[in-house]
Amino acid sequence: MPELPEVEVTRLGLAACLTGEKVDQVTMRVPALRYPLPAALSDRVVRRALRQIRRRGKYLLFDFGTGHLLIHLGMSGSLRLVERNEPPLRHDHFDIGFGSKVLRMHDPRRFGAALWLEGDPATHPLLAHLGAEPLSRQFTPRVLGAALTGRTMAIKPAIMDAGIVVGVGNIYASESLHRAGIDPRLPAGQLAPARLARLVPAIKLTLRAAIRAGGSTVRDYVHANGGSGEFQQRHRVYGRAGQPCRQCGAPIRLLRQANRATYYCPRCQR
DNA sequence: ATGTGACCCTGGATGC
DNA sequence: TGCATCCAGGGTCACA
Repeated sequence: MPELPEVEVTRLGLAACLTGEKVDQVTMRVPALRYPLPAALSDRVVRRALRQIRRRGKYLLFDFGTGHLLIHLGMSGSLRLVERNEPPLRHDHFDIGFGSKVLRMHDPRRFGAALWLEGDPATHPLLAHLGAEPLSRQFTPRVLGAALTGRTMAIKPAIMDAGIVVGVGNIYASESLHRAGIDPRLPAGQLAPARLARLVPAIKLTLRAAIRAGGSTVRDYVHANGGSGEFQQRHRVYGRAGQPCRQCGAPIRLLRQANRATYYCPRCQR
């Protein structure tokens, strides 16, 4: 469900309300999501203040000074701030109480995760292998080109590979390639420098525009305050099979790559 | 090493 | 109405 923009919008919403606030309660309603939930989390965070919330790819890192709570939203996860007396719904799996406010994890499909990390989070196995942060200055055409060298897989699944660049999921991969005018089926290792020089800014612009619009709500995603994203209304290709390209009017096509839906314009993307 | 498909799980949409 | 099938913002694993 959530890609980098949705995770970032969640981070911003939570950070504005929770930074510096002290935890007073932890409630677990299930033993595990993708991984077992940290049973001792209460002992680790109660009476501790949340210092900051960071993001690496699609992972959120809640810094409590003595360690980090890592949360991944999987396909259908969301984090909301609710009032303490609000009763939990089905699939509300755990709460972290901050006085009158409660941070509540909701995830119908349970592909999400929450782990307690001690030490440097960057060295954790889930984070250690991750590729470039797309919104950082370090993510350049040269860096992307180096990561794609020798790869025969198509460019669309390649930019969804978190070992190459993080945070670009199924929606924003299609959207970025349309913005760059690149055929999603092209072999990743054969993109000429001029194409890489279009693709990198296209990824950055797509992700930034999505963050400004509050992310994409296709199905489950909601903001920390419960609101929906708006970016889905501006999708160029994702979910628009058969509809006219906003640039040239040709019907948007749908194909499958690595078992995921890819949308593209056969005229604008070569 | 690299790339693809099955799988984890629930729920909504679609078709018979 | 009921049931079967397919699909979904992700990531990991087994296997060619």
